Amino acid sequence: MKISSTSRPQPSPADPPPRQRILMAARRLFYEHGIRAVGVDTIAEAAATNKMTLYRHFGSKDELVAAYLQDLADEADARWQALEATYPDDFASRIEAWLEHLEVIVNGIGDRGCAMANAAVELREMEHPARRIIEDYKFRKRDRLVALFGNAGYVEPEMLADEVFLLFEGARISIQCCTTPGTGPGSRVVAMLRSLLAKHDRRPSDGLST
Amino acid sequence: MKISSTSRPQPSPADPPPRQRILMAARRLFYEHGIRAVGVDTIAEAAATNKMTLYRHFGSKDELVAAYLQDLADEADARWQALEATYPDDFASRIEAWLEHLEVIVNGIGDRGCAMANAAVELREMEHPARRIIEDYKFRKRDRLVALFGNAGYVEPEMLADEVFLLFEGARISIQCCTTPGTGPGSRVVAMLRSLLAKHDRRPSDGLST
DNA sequence: GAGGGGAGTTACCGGTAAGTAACATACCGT
DNA sequence: ACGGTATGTTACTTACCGGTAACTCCCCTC
Repeated sequence: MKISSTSRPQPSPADPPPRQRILMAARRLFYEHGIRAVGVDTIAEAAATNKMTLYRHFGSKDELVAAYLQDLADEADARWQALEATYPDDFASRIEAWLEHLEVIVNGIGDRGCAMANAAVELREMEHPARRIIEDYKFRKRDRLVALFGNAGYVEPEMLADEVFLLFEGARISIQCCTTPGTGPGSRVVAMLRSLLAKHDRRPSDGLST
Repeated sequence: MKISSTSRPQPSPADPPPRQRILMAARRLFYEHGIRAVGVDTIAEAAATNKMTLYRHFGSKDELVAAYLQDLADEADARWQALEATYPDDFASRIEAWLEHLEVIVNGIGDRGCAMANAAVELREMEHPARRIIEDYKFRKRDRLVALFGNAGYVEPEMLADEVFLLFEGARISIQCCTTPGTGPGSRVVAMLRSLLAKHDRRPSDGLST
């Protein structure tokens, strides 16, 4: 695929340094068009730099891909920690805030699914440096859900977390298959999650939160 | 990626005709390594034929991809119809047989997820001939589930079908992210589906089936 | 102002991709 | 035997891709 290059953007001194520009461009292009569909030259051009600089910062395209995914994972981890800091003891509100975050993701037009999952589909070689990052991130995500639901007083938190995890993963992949917005089964996933949580059993002795 | 070509297989007169051999090779290679990772030459060689014959049967690689996916969709439709024919009125048994089929898919070692969903991730151009096939298939699949659950007496069959649909889609994509077999949340999806169906409300007036 | 490092520029390499042209061969019904 | 059709073979074009070399420029620091 040819990604249209309107006019070469000029880097100004106020701009972030090249490494950051490259990562920003890679994030946008990899996510939008797919990893295999975007060449390093396209990324360098979009980052207002050139291939040599790219290769001086990242030894190979594969390492750039790994850095791109690690960046996303770090940001997601930071978001989760911010959520924990905002509601340190109120687990119900933390869940609610998380659900609202999911709603934004799913309802966003032009959502292209989970970048991690997409990368796992595109990069099937087991030796690829990205695979470790993807796997670690998904397990971390699942463990966080288990802990959150456990703290929130749900019984069988592992079971519940897996169900929530799979529903959301399914929604994000499904949106890419049923592209007409709002029509696919994925668009109602947050409502489904709410009703699932409402129906799930909780420890009764728990004090009312907040 | 270089797909190892051990030794050029010779087509024998008893072999299926080239078009079918090409489709079989494409299915195996596309599914195993990904669509973008496999070139037409590799497919032709694996099919014990050559690129020219491939291009005489399929006008382009994109059309070959579309034919590959249409083939899969047709077979899945046929499998579903066979299920309907086997249990024409016993919807509970039909569900049970379907669940057992899912179990085989998910527990199969080296499962690479849903070929349709993977293709949707790899082929993001909206004009690609494969997109219509993918979208049609997924909607058909969802509608079949709605009808089946409705016939089986479940209340809110749309809601239930969407939940089942998303759980399974999530499981198949999740298996690709959590490659260590049996560890990820996807490996227990069929048990989750069973408990989901058991918990879901059903029309009480329905006669006991079989 | 000399030096050095990070960044930009240009040109290039080898490999592989999709797709095509021209030709040769095998099969098959008549 | 004939002619058409499907197939096989080789070679080619065009384009892109990941990656590298050699060189220049600019800015910061000592």
